[in-house]
Amino acid sequence: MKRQRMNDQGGTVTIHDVARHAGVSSMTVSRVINKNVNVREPLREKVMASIKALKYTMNMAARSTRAGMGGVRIGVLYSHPSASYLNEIMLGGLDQAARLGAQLLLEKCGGLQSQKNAVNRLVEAGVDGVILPPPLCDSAPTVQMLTRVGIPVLALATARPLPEVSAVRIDDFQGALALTRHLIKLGHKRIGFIKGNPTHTPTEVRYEGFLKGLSEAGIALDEALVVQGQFTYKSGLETGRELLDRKDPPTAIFASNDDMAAGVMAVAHGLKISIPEQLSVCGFDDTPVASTIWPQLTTVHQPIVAMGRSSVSTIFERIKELKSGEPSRPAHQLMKFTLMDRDSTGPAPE
Amino acid sequence: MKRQRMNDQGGTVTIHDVARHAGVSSMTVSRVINKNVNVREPLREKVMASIKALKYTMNMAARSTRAGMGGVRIGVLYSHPSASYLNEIMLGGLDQAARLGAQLLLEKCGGLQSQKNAVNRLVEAGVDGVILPPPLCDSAPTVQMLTRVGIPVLALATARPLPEVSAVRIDDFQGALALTRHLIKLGHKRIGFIKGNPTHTPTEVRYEGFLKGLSEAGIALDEALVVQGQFTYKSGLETGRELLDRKDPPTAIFASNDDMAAGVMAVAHGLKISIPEQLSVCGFDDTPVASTIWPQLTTVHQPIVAMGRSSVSTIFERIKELKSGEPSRPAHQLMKFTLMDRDSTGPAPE
DNA sequence: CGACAAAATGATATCGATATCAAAAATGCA
DNA sequence: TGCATTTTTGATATCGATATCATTTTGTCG
Repeated sequence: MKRQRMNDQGGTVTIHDVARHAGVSSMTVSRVINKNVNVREPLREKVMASIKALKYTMNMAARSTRAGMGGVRIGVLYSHPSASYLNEIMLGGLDQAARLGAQLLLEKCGGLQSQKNAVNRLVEAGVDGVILPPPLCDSAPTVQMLTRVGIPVLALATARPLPEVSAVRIDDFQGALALTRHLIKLGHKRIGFIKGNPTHTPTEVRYEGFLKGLSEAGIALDEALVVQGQFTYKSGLETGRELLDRKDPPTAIFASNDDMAAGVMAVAHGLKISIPEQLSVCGFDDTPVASTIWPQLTTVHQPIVAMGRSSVSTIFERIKELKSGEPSRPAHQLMKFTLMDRDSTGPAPE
Repeated sequence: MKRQRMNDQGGTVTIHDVARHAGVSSMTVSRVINKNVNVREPLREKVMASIKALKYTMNMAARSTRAGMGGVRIGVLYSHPSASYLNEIMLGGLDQAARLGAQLLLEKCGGLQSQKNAVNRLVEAGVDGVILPPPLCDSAPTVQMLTRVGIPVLALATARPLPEVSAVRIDDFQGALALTRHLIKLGHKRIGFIKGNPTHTPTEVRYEGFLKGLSEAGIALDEALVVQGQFTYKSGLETGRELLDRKDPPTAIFASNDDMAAGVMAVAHGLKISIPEQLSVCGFDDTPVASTIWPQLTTVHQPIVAMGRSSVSTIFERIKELKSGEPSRPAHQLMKFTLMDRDSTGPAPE
């Protein structure tokens, strides 16, 4: 009458196994795991020892089953499938969703009518909250459609969050400022700037950061060195050629994102302008392309994976508040950026 | 004596709600959801209708709790953090892991000693199986260390799987062949080929596919047009310049991956060689860079996200087999590739 | 020292889905 | 038609973790 369980076959260690091993109840183990204060030190230590001894790790699925928030559905509505960017968001998002036992629903849309349809599909699917990656994070109509039906919205990586939405972002202004200071410190005075797509909020904010960097160093802005890009590689090629074909080209080019910077570098390679000896180039975002190209790109790292994670946590919290009837205010979170000083920037030439 | 549940507040719809609505037992609903055959048509329809009416979706966490496989831990051991590639793998992997209620543990390593340590860490953490993305998928020592302690291994995107491991991959030979045929069909006869890093198994297999394409079209191989790259952008720059600086340059260049193709295109841009009018370029893998650059790259699409998903499923199955005491044989899965005919290839010039 | 409040610990019920076995209905066959 | 067999459906127990409430232990103070 053997009644072997998976447990007996060297399988998963549960909280109960730990409890037995430590000679306590499973509740005590649960409390230790969750850092609940009401456990005395000797017991806590005994439990911790058993956890280590048995190599216990928690079964998240079971936790979220009991926690009751298991059914939470979070929509992610995106329009431009910039593959790598979205991937990183989803990477963090899925990871966190798994931890919380929530479900992520991906929905794609194009124009405005298509946005309406996509929102309807999400509402139909019964989502409890929606995350909007760029550029949709700044779309007032989309936000309104969602808030009107009482669905909380989170704007991811917007530079100027709308008042009624939660947001997870970095400080684009400070990022651009740091990058500009970096170039100036290297001795650059003629710095070209490639603006991004004017419909995205970071475009303007990054430009303002650049201007601030110039002004605080007492460098006058040469408007001829500021050109309009679109955040695309192609626009980087075009504006890069425009800047480098000048009689008096800049010694450094600040592109508002990495794709455009990669375009600039392709042009420079073609003109046999060596980087960084003759020209410094920097980008923004630290997308995969930044470390793919050669020389690797100096840029501002956005912790996109972490931002994806944080977005899910944040909207999850708001959903929880709403479900428990509490009034819920939009939450804002500012993540830290990092200046990645790589090989595409160097001292200004004589 | 109110005893409100989250359910009552417009929250989650459970299988029981559906059952009540349809006037059946929850087991029947479960069977319908899981496409179990033993449900008669009228009942199935009634249940399906209720599911739609109540907008039911399953709580995955609860499923995997009961399924008992909730505690499965799968390690992902990688060495070269090729950001975007790994991201896509993890994207699919996490998604599938969430579905199965499994846990993914990421572990990074460098040299051989570091591999040993990483393997030890994973074993310490009690993983039940390990996924090896490239290039570790071909590392015999790593595979041996794991199989010796009875941990099943899955090689992801290897071209020649070791006999004792499971594998998820595409047919690199057929992919390269398809791409070569495509170029030949466009009228190209002088085709440059850039090999990849010789320590990676796909390198040779892709080259063989290329050779097959030439020979079946009756084109003699010009060894002067075959150069050695390293799968890096930089090696694409260097070998690209080498090929294009010749007196009689090729009309098309087949780079063994996208990064190198991007390097070639950067050189071409610099030499003002227009693509695809004067030169066709193609890559392999369809990484994000392929659709970032301009013109967009013709390449072979590897369904990496799906492969990540499939890897988790496959190793999960093997783990299940092992845990239930069944003998378990390595499983191999061949995914379909897609020829992405984009703008970097065109008819051969006169 | 004893009574009472506060803290620590345990017992039990529960989350949502499914495995398992039992009961009911449908089917086959003589 | 009647009985055996198969298919369909339902009742109940269970997965692992936690909320809740009961119980035990500890601490405090008159």
